[in-house]
Amino acid sequence: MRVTQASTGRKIIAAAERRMRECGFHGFSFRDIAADVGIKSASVHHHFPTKEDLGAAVASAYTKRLMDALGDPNDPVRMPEDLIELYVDLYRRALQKGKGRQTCLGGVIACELASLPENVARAGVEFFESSAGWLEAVLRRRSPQAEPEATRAQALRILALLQGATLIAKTLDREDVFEVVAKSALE
Amino acid sequence: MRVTQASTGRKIIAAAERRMRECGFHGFSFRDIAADVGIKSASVHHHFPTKEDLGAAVASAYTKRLMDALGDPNDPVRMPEDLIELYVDLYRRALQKGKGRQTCLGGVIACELASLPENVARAGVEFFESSAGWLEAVLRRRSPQAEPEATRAQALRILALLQGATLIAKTLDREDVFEVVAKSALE
DNA sequence: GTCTATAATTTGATAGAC
DNA sequence: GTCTATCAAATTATAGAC
Repeated sequence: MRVTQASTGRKIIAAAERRMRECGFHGFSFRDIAADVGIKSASVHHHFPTKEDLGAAVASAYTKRLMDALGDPNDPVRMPEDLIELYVDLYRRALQKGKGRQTCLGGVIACELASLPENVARAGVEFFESSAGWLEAVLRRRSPQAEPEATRAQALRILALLQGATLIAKTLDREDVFEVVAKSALE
Repeated sequence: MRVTQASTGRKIIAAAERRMRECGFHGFSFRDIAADVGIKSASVHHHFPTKEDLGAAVASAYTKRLMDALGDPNDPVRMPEDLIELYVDLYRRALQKGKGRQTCLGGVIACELASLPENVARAGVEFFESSAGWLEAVLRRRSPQAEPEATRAQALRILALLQGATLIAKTLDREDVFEVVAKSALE
């Protein structure tokens, strides 16, 4: 069994991600994070001087974790159909792991966009671009002869569907809403 | 030409809705709203004693405005297909009117849910339930013989699609993303 | 790297005059 | 109904001891 190092910096990022996905960027404070981790707020500032630094670190770690979990969209060993299922499954597991209380970080950034520090907003753009790009590559493999615009549209459709499904499932506290909607992403 | 009364209360709600849909519930202050309307923050409190009152008023006015614009889903004069187009068009116009900077209020409430006052969170639940219920009624007319679960699923699918499309279009500052995704809502 | 202490600002909210 | 003035609390952030 592999033990992953949980340094204080990582614990802070994990706590901030959870808070951000439950409450939004303006919905938590350095003191909240400090209490979650079991330290004082001044110590949080030692690791991430400003809230912008913390938010940007959370968002880029989030994107990296997702992209690492997805892997190479052109990996010949994996079928495009399986990769799309993998994509849907990552959203499903994120919802379950957060007990239906967390939305995708991309959605959070979208909703607060105009009030976010520059680097956090930019990380949101990168998240959506990475996600859409990965899906596009997978769909291109599945239908190589399709029009590029149609492939792009299909990628955005899947992304939008999962984003929306997560929002609704969270608000109505009905994880089955996610399942019902996600099924149509595979069509 | 009909002149709509723009009382101070209404102006406050309009300003707060805009701020909330651009920045989130925690992304604006009473002073921001006061400046938008051209009064002082104490005067805003006169109309809406607490921020919870203001947020709940914004959300219920928002839901009411949407449902009024949608009208009776069982109106025999209007074809179900046209009603779905009307629904999509309301999202489209909301995005255009806000110059691509505003998301649906339902999505905002979803993202900040755990940090919102009770009445604001509840208004978000009501928004999604009203929306899904209206769509369900329209789709039932279009396919009366369909399984109720399938009709419900289709309604949630359209709702999720438009929610997600709005988030992505706002973040990437690409209104065409909305068009590309919304097209598949009509299928 | 963590702590105590505190600065500087903002925020939601109230009292009371006009 | 709007204003000035103000409060109490919370927030981000820093200084400096250990």
